[in-house]
Amino acid sequence: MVKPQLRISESTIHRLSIYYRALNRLERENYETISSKELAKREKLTPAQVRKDLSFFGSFGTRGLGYPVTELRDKIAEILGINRSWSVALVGVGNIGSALVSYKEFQKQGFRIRKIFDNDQRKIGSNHKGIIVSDADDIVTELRDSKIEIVVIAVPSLVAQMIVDDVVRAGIKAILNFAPINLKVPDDVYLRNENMAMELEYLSFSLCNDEAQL
Amino acid sequence: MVKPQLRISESTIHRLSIYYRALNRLERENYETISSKELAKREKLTPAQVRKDLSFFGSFGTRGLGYPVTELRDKIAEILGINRSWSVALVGVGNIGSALVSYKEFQKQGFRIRKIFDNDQRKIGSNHKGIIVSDADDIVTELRDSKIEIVVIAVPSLVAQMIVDDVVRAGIKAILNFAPINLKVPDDVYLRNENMAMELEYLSFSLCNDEAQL
DNA sequence: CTGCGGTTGTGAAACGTTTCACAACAAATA
DNA sequence: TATTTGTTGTGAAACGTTTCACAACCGCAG
Repeated sequence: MVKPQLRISESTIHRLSIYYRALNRLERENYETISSKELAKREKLTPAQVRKDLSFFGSFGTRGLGYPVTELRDKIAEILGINRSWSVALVGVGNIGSALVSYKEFQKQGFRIRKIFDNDQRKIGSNHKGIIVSDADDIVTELRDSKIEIVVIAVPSLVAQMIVDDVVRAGIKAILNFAPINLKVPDDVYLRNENMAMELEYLSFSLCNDEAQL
Repeated sequence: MVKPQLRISESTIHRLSIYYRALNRLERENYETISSKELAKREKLTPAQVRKDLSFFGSFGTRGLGYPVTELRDKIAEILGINRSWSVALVGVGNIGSALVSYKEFQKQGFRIRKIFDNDQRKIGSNHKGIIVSDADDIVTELRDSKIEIVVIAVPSLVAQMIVDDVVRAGIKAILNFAPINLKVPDDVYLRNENMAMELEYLSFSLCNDEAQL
C-alpha cells in the first residue's frame, strides 16, 4: 500500500499533517469526497502539490471524483504513524512542560505522556494529571526498562545537552527539543527542534521589511 | 548597510535566528571572531550556506579572519528587527497562553507581552505577571488605540478565526497562531503558525520509516 | 454506446535553494 | 617585498521542490 520510500521531503510530511487536520474537519462537515482543488484552496496550497504529495505514497483518489475523505484521512494517519498511540516522556515541568502535559492536541493524535522528570526537589513527587514526577537523575534507569518511545525536552538550555545525553544513553531514538539550542545526538537518533521565538522573529523581520515584501 | 531586498527565503531567515543564538553563545565563550566553517560545524550546517545567507545582507566578515562575533550578532539583530522591543498582546491564557507569559526567550529577544485577553469570565480581571486580563470581547477597541504590534493567538481552534477577525479589524499586521487550524487573513497581514503537534508527527513518521531513512 | 465535464496521477519544465570552486584579499612570516 | 596560510564573497553548477500540462479515467446524460 505504502510505496517504496524514495526520500520524502520534510515539506511533504508537514503538509501531510496539514491534510490530516483538514480532512478531519471535512469529515465533521460531512463531506464524503474532496478534490485536490478544494483541499488546496482551504489550506492555501496548490492542487498539484496536494496530488504530488499524496502520489508519493500511493493513489488514493478517483479521477473525476476526488479523494474519499475518511479513507484518505486514515491512510495519512497510517503514513504518519499516528493510527496508533505513542508512549512519551516529558523532561522538565516548568512553564512549557506543564502546558504540554495538558495539551489536548498531543493526546488527540495518540501521543500519551506516561512519565515526567524534573530536577527540582519541590516538583519531584508532585502529581501532574495523574503522573508522579520522577527525579531527572533517574532518567537512564527509568527509561531503559520502560516502553517510552519519544522524549520531549522542556528544560533550560543550560542543562538540555546533559539531559539529552542521558536520554540517548537510555536508548531513546526520537526526541523533541524545546530548548533554544542545537543539541548533539548520534546519527541514529531523530531530533526535532521546536523554537517558539523563531516564528516571532520571522514576524519581526517581516514587519521591518514590509513594503519590500508585499 | 542592509542590501536591497531580493526576496530572502524563509530558510535563510530561520537560519539567521540560529546564527543569532549561536553568536550569543560564542560571545559568552569570549570568542572575538568566528569562521563560517566553525559556525557551520556548531550548528550542523555548511560553511557555504552560512556565507551565502549573510551575503544577502552585506559583507560582514574579513577574509582570512572570519566574522567579528559581537558585531555580526548585532547586525543580525538589526536585520531580524530584534534590536528593539516589540509590543505584543496575547489572546487566551489557557495552558499554552500561560506558559508564553512566563517564557523567558520572548522577553530576552525584546518581545514584551503588554496585554492579555480571554473570554473566560473567571480569568478576566485576574493578574498574570502584572498584567490584568481583559475581556476578549473588547479586543477591537482595546487594540485599536494601543501600541500593540504583534498578537499571539493561543485559543481553541473553534474560536480562533473569530478572534483573528477581530484582531485584523483592530489593524494588527502580524499574528502568531498556536491553534492547529489554517486561519484566513488579508494579504497585508503577516500570519505565522506554530503547531507543536506537527513536530511530534514528524518524529512518529521517522520512527515508522526507520531503516529506510538512515 | 458515445460524448462531455470533471479530476487524478505523473513525466517534464520551471523555479528556487544549496553546494562548489575559486578569485580576492588579510595577516603573518621571512 | 614576496610568499604562505586562511577565509570571505560570489557566480555558476548541482540538486531539490513546485508547478505545468496532459493522458487516463470516472460518472452521467442522451
